[in-house]
Amino acid sequence: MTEPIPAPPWQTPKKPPPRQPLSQDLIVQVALRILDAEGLDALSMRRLAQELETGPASLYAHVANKDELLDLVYDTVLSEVEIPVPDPDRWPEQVKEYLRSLRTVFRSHRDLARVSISRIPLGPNGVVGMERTMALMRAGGLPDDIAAYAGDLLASFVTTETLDDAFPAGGTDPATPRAYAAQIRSYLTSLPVDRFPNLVHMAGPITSLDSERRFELGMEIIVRGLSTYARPAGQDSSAGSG
Amino acid sequence: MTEPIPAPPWQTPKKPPPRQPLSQDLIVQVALRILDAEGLDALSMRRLAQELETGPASLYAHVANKDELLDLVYDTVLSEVEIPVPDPDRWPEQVKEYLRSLRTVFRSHRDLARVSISRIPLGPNGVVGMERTMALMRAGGLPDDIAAYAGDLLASFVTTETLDDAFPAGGTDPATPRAYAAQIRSYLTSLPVDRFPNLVHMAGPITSLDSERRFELGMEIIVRGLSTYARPAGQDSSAGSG
DNA sequence: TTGCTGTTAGAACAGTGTTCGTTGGTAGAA
DNA sequence: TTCTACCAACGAACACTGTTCTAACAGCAA
Repeated sequence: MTEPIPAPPWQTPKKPPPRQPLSQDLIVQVALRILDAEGLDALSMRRLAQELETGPASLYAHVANKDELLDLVYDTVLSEVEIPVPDPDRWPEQVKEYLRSLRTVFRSHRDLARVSISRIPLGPNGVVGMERTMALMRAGGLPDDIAAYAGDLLASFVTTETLDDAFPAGGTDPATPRAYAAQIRSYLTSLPVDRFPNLVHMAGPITSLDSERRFELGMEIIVRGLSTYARPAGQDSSAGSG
Repeated sequence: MTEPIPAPPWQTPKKPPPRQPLSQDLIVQVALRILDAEGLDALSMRRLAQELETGPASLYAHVANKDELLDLVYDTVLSEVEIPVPDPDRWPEQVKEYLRSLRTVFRSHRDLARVSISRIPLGPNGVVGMERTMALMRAGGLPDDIAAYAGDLLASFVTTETLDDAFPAGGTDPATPRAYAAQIRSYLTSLPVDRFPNLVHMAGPITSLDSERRFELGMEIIVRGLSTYARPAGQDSSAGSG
């Protein structure tokens, strides 16, 4: 192997980029990697460009702006959500399976909940997810307007419930949130009992629920509420379910 | 009235600030005014300092950082929320009254929902609000752990439901969100029916609910779900309710 | 008067998203 | 083959952001 001859100095040393050429897919993929590893605050256009061995301006040829980039990242991740094919006999369980899958995905990508806020998933994966979600909602015998809103309500629920679970992927030590809970608990119990009887009394229940039990409880509450709107099984108002 | 004599130029024209002296209260008050008028994105430390006729560095003598400032703004606004004194006979109605008040406050201060995200209201007004909320929850006969979580769940619900109602205070024209809804609706109906039967069928219901009806519906769903946990009235587990 | 403490503020730091203007390579037309 | 569009690439810069450093200053206790 002979060393490549150094370019003569009077000839501008134009280095043809030997790296993988830029593309929207590649940009989105690397952005997601940064998000997972270091969180949303670390995901700047400069940081992303650096990871791709280019300048920030180059990204704008493939992505309109950062907001669109986050749209794309969000949609990409939505492909990981598993939504059961409806089986009316198992409706409440299936809704919960869907929500648990959504939660798992949201928790396995750092800050994804923050990214998802006020973003309507209309990308290719998002639309497929919506279709399946609507199928599932309708399988429960919910009237159309209730079913439509239920999809939003449930997704919002998962978002807010995972917002503060800032764990990076994998089981991190549960010490930090627990210490924070203990701090709040001691604050609540330190309040004057005469003015805050309920807070003092409830300091325990307020701070003792961990993320997973909160989630399971919230799910159960909403599903029970939705069930009260279900018509008796049988009369379906057309439109297939797959 | 004699004009004040201009300071001689060889004497450094030190202008003693004739304006209202800085204080945390004043800073928070002006910050809230900017938030209401121009939204969260317009609320920068420089903008705030300018409004107070000073430099951004001066603010940091009264406020640790922007995050603490937003904590203070949030707590200030929470004083406007009206929480009914519990009357067990009217429990579901009272919960709704509380939530409607919360919604009104969130909507009457631009971007307040965004500010409130992942902020636990532990300021003076926030704690009083929590106390009253807990009193209300317990009056419904909910077990302690359910009552504790219900407070969070309901507040989160109002937050997410008001996140996109970016109306400035007062009844603004409802044209913008309605146009956006129409846009989404036409997109959904344009999808291929064979692959998206449910989305096409549901395009109407999905896009026809306005903010208020969504809110009323969501409230009803959650309250119904919570009611299923209520113990039969009578056995209270101590601790006063005011 | 002398310190001292805490407020005021200009300047600056390190970062942000985005745009401008210029390159350079290449695909298509002549 | 030659010329010409076109467009990705990208250094530099713009207008910001939150925050800190530093020095000067005011009010007040000793």
